[in-house]
Amino acid sequence: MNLTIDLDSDVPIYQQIRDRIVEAIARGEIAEGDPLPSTRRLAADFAINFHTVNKAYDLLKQEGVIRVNRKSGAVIRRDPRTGPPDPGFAEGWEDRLRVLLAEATVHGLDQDEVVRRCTATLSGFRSPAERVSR
Amino acid sequence: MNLTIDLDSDVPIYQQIRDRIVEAIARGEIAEGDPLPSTRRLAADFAINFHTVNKAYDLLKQEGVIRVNRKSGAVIRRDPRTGPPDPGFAEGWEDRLRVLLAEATVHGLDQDEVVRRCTATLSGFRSPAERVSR
Amino acid sequence: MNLTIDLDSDVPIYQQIRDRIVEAIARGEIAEGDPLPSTRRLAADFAINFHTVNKAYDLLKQEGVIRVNRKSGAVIRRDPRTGPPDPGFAEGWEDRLRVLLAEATVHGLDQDEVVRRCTATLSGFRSPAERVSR
Amino acid sequence: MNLTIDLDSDVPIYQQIRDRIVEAIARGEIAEGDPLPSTRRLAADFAINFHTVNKAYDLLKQEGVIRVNRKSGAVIRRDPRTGPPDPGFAEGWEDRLRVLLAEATVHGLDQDEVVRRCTATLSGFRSPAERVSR
DNA sequence: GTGGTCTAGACCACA
DNA sequence: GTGGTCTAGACCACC
Repeated sequence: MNLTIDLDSDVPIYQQIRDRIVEAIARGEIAEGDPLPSTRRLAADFAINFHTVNKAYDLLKQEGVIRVNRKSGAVIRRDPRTGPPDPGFAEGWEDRLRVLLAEATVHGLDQDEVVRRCTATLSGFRSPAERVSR
Repeated sequence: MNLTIDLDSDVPIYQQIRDRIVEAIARGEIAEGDPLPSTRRLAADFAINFHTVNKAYDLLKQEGVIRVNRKSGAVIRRDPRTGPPDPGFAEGWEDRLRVLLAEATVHGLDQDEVVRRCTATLSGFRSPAERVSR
Repeated sequence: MNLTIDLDSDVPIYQQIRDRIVEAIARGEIAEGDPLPSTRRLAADFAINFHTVNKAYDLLKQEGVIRVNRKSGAVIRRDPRTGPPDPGFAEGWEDRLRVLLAEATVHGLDQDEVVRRCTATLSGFRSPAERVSR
Repeated sequence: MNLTIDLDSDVPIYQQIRDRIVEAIARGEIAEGDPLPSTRRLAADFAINFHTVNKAYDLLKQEGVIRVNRKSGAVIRRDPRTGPPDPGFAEGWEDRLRVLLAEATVHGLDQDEVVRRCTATLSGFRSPAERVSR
């Protein structure tokens, strides 16, 4: 797993860590049960405060993406096979999607182009079904 | 134009205002040249401070979405028909799209379902081509 | 004399009128004694309030560029031949020049390029000496 | 870095702050990566409100001159060496240059004198090339 | 009437 | 410690 963050971005660092991990899971680079680096280790790699990493892990835990074990550290928890999509997840997600697509429209991106980019991005991810068959 | 904002959201109010306006433009409810409510008026409607609306309009102005005329207030500026998509717009946008789609994947949304929601949302918008033919 | 103003610019209209007139004088299109259009006429041409034109003329009068005659309206007053540069003009002007050149430098314009653009712009103007010989 | 502002000027304070910082960068007094004083600190130094400094920094950020880091505050971002001049920068800049030079002409400044002052001012700045060789 | 500027003070998020 | 957000109220510039 190779995470890169931008200390100068206006996206909070803890958010970037969380985003990168979510992306890595989506790409199938880490899967259920796989361990995440320890907070101190990750903090040292990025030369940031380990509290920041902690906050990212907290966020992931709260989102149900990882579970934190006292001895084995953080491991990926959710496997999409285990059931239907999270209830309550869709609302906020759709809101953000709507804003994002509206922006693209307003800035002149053609609808076909938008859909193309969506599918292109998704093709880099593993859908739940694919993961089962792997 | 009927904007609704949520004062209790963790999304900054000025950002919500900006998002709602971008969506309204994408839906074609307001078009090039249409005036936006005055900052003080909108602030009164939402029962918020006019500086907050000011910040939202500033953001939109900076994004090239509106222009502010001393006498007639803010009016919609950009019409996606008038040219190619904004150069430099796609970068940050794709990053956000990737994160959003990764989240959906991790939370178990099927890829087809994701694409379906994207197209459904887009169908509520007016693509540049449609606007020409209207 | 063909003035064009942009009602949507963030530069105040009265300032634009003043700027365009100053430029026209610099280019030699209007010279000492030449009359300016009446405020009401100019206001009608631009479809703006005549008070705005009034303000522009006031500014020009205050700067010593025109004189206003009750019956013949506004006429160009200053002829650079009549003497040395205005005392007191240079200070504010140099300040603005310094800021403008600093901006160019910071945004990566080469010094030679900057000088080239200055001379190119000046070549479109008539220096005082040239005006004498015309 | 020694900034001076004039509270009685008709130039907005936030604009003056922005101008002084741009000049300081042009002179090479502050360079890429150098930190700017914190908004509240600078505000205290000038005995003004920190929001005013905030606005100046916002403007600089928007112009791409600085970047704002959550922890270390604002630092100079752009180094003109790193690439060609900003595309799209020249337009508004040339307009302002034209007005400024027209004023000089109208007020009787000789063209040679104008060029002399431009080059004199520029000689106080570090051109991109000079910075490389330093 | 409109937006723009500045002040003042509060609270929160980030690191 | 830093910047970001929101509120509140004043005054000014423009049209």
